Amino acid sequence: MATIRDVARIAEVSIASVSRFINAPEKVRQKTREKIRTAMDQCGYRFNYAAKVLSTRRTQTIGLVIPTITNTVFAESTRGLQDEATLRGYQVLMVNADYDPAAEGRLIRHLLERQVDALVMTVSNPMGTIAGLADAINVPAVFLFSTLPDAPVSNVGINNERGGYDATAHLADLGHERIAMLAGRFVSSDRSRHRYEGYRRCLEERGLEHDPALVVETPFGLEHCREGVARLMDTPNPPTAIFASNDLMAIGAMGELRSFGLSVPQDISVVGFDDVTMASYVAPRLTTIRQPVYEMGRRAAQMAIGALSQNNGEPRRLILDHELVVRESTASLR
Amino acid sequence: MATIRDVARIAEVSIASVSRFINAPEKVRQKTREKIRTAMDQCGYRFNYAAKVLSTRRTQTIGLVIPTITNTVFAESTRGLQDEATLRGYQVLMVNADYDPAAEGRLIRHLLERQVDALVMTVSNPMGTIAGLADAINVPAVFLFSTLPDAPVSNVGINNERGGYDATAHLADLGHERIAMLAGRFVSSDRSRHRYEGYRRCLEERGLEHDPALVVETPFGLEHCREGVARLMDTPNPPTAIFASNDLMAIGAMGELRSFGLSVPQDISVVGFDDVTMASYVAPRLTTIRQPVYEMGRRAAQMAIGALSQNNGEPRRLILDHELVVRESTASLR
DNA sequence: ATGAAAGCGCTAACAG
DNA sequence: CTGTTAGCGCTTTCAT
Repeated sequence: MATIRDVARIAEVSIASVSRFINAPEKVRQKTREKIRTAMDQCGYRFNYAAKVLSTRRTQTIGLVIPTITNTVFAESTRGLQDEATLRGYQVLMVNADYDPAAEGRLIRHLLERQVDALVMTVSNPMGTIAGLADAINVPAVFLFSTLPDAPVSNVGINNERGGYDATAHLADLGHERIAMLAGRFVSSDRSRHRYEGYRRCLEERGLEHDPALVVETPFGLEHCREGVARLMDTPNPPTAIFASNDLMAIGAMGELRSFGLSVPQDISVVGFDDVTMASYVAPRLTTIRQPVYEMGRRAAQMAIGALSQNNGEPRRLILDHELVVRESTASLR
Repeated sequence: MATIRDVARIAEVSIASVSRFINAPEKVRQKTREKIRTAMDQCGYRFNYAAKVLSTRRTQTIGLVIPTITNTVFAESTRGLQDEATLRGYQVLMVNADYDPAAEGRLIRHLLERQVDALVMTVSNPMGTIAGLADAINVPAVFLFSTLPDAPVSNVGINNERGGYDATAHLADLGHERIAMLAGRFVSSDRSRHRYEGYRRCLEERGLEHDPALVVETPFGLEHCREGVARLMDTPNPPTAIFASNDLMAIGAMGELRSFGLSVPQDISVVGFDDVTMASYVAPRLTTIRQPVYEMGRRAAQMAIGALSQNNGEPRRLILDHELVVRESTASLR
């Protein structure tokens, strides 16, 4: 493999000039530029990124940890993050943990070894992660999707508790009293737990009974809804409405409900969370809580990169607005 | 940041021992191991990956280029790739090109600069990419999803032409004669073009008229189906069936069709391609051509890593079986 | 089992 | 505008 040394020798200049040519062509005379360019072509030079990193101790990349690659919310937020990062001259190195706390730790360590300049992550339990991160306190971190009351680390997202409340309230407003929650495992998502807390608060405020049989936790993912829905519906007194932790699960639930011979929303209402693009394409179109995910991704990148320049350690916290989007999957209780 | 030098000094051993401890602990005496371990904790040592790469000229990572992060087929194939890579001690560095040929070039170059050991990619035009890759011929490359008759580069996928044929034939078998194709832009996907070719061949073999008005190309992505479907349906003699390039577009089309007041499959049949998980959850459940995507990802990783060890330059080609999955979105022509 | 020493390919003063 | 030089943190012979 050719190095700048080879190029320099062929072009009959110094390696410093070659380096300048690569990083700031304007700093080298036109004539020299051409000599270098031809030399590069001649020996098939390829830049070695690792050498640069080693030398500068900067990677210009931000590490991103997401819980899964199969839920498109994370695709959307990643786009926002990526767009903003690109704009500012950063790359993003993405890894997914499959909702596995152990994997999260490994991956974060790995990203750190790769010298990412900053970390953006959506993890099972941010507070726990923070502890494990203590020694890496010198790389700016921001939690995405989770908003934490008083975490010592920056975070951006919506108020999930309120989101859960609003979803449930919508159902209650429609006259539903037996409202179930199909929840993604709390241990693998604090967002899910916060949404559940909002659900609980709403039931209480409305004076609705909280039947534990109406709350089922399942792993995240479309394919895990079957059993959850079955457990909910195979009871003497099934719910008339289901609030799902996210749109993926809501869509999964609607699919299962049909297998049970139930129509949404005639027989049972369903509300999701996220408002992924797919939500407005499925039949019936899904009522859901919209998170401004693209924007969230952008903001996360801004915060991460921002923290890099102004090195005051002040964690920032950004709570964006969510919004109930009423579509066709919810209806008044007959 | 602490380095192995710091660790060595504190532990009172040589840096070589520290390095050995990191890479092959069994090569260092128990006693020394412990000294090193405590020294590491004491100074908060963190491994520097870039230095290793620079020194070994190996990253143990395979670069992956995908066209988009929002279509879950690529999420599934990536999982397969990742699982296999992990198994063999490799990481994967994923980038997405948003179906933009220019971005593909940039990203591939970027991956190469990052010294990936091998490349797995799904690009707009593999043959074109190969040309641009000529100088990087020393890193093994494999194309994923595209299967190329006689490319000088390994590839794994299904026979897309036959897939397109089978999808169309299913529709023809149901009595449809005006079969449209909602195709992802050919310039951004050779898979889409190959599927189209299968569609054409089927029409010809069945003696069905090929009406150019029945083929619309749109950008990939759920949100781009509106105009395509409108163009198809706002005609004097609209199709009675639509074959979409992929499930995402098929689902998008079904959504739009409903806006037109049409029922699938009563008024119009729809068949997709890929069999993403979502396909069996939407209503009506989608008839589609299944690709073994997870397996494809695994095989791609195997081929890439395999090529690394046995350095005979022989490109390999692997064509897996696809399968028509008939569900609810297609029906006989009334 | 351990250590000394020579790089890996680039950047960044500094000097000219 | 260009060149010299000393690293960046790790691996890897080659000795011992």
